[in-house]
This record gives sequence, C-alpha cells and structure tokens, in this order.
Amino acid sequence: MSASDQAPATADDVFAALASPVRRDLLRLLLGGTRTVNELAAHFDMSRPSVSEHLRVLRDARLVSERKAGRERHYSLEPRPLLELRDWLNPYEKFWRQRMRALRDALEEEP
Amino acid sequence: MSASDQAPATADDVFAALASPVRRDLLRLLLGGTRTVNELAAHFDMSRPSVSEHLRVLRDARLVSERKAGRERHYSLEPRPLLELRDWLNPYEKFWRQRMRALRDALEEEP
DNA sequence: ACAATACGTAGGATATTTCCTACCTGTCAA
DNA sequence: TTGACAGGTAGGAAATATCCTACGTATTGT
Repeated sequence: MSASDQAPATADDVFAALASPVRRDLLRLLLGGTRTVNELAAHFDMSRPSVSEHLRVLRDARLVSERKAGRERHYSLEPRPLLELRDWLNPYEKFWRQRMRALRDALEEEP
Repeated sequence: MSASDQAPATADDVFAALASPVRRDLLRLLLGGTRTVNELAAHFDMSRPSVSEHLRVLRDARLVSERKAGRERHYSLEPRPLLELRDWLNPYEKFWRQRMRALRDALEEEP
C-alpha cells in the first residue's frame, strides 16, 4: 500500500499518521501553504530522510499531496481526511452535550 | 505516568490512544453507557488482560474514567479530550473552507 | 560535461507496542 | 470459610515504529 494507490485511506491510516507529533507538526507547517521537503525538514532536529518517511506516512493517509516541480517536491495539505475525523468525532460531541444538559438540569433542581 | 496522576493528559497521549482501532472500538462501546471490563472484553477476540491494558492507555489519556463497584470496575466515557481534539481540528476546517471558497470563486469566474 | 542540489530508498539498530499466559488481590456467595 | 469471579500486574515474545547513514536518481547551474 503506497501513496500511488488510488484506494482511499482508511481511518486506521489517518489515526496512525496523527499519532506522531512530528507528523502533526508537519501538517501544522503546511497550514501556511505549500512547502518543499527541505523547507519542512529545516524545522526539525532530524535527518531529512526521516522527514521524507514521515511525509510518506502522511501521503498514504491522504493527509498531504505532492507535486513534482523540477527537482523539488511541493507538499500540500489535504484536509479531507481531517473532515472525516470531524465526522468520527460527531457522536462524541452529542454525548458531551447530553452530559452537559444533564448536569445543568441537576443543578437547576437543587439550587 | 499512570492514570492516578492528576496531571492533565497531553495531546500526545490522546492521539496515541486513538491510534489503536481496539481503543477506538472501546470508546464507541462506551457511547452506549458505562460498561464493566468483562462486558467490554466480550466484544473482542482478545484476552481480557489485553483489554485491561488498552483501558489503561485510555485512562492515562483521560478518555475514560473508572469507578469501583464491588468487585467490578465500571468504565465511562470522558469526552473532554475529544473536544480538545475538535479544537485542534479547527484551523484545518478553516483551511478547508478557504479552499472551497477559492474553488467556488474560480468556477464562477469561468462558467 | 560535471558538480551540486533535491529527495527518495535500503538496510539496520533500537525503542515501543501489542499481544499472550501466569499469577496476584479483592469481593461475593454458599 | 472457602470457592468462584472480577480484574489488575508481571514478564516475555513478536511485530512495528522511529530514527540513522549510505547510496541512487533526477534535475539544475556552470
């Protein structure tokens, strides 16, 4: 399963990709716009090849895309999997609101 | 760093906890309400002690809480870290809306 | 043409995760 | 009291993750 597959990324891929703080930092950097590998690697106390590997994990999870431009590779943020994460989160937000409502009701009953 | 600490869970703990599909299934089961360890373990093709370890990871991330009741332990969902995850997601949703807006504007320009 | 640059891949060392079985403590019920 | 049950912990095997250096390939500039 490499980044060149057209198959959609699984939730597993996305959650696993987000588990690394390095990869979350990479996503945050890409919020500022497209970046080359060297530009990204400059932010880390880590070898460039290791950053390349993290980028591959992010690519496999469809969280970033790459565009070849001469000898550079321009990486861009692809927010769609994060929107699916928001959908995953939705039932838990509902749960949260129910709990808040119950707490408020209990407080109103005994003032 | 055990679950008995009062220190708040880090984003790292939360993302790492969510990286396992078993632990995400545990959270989903707890959406239905409080469950004992045995009730939870019954849903998995895995030994009960292994489920216990997954529960510890979720506890350390403050994603679940436990309440002792006789010889049972009742586990409950604690949605607060997931709400922080939603906050983490926020800038990416803004990014997404910007991108959608740009696409829409481009389409209007060239109909 | 040739050196330098950008970046990926290979192979490997080490750390971490994930599962197991064995075992322990605390609680309940007969 | 004693046996059964709930569930955590210990120790270890196997798989995976994370980093490195060395190297290969494609592109650019001189």
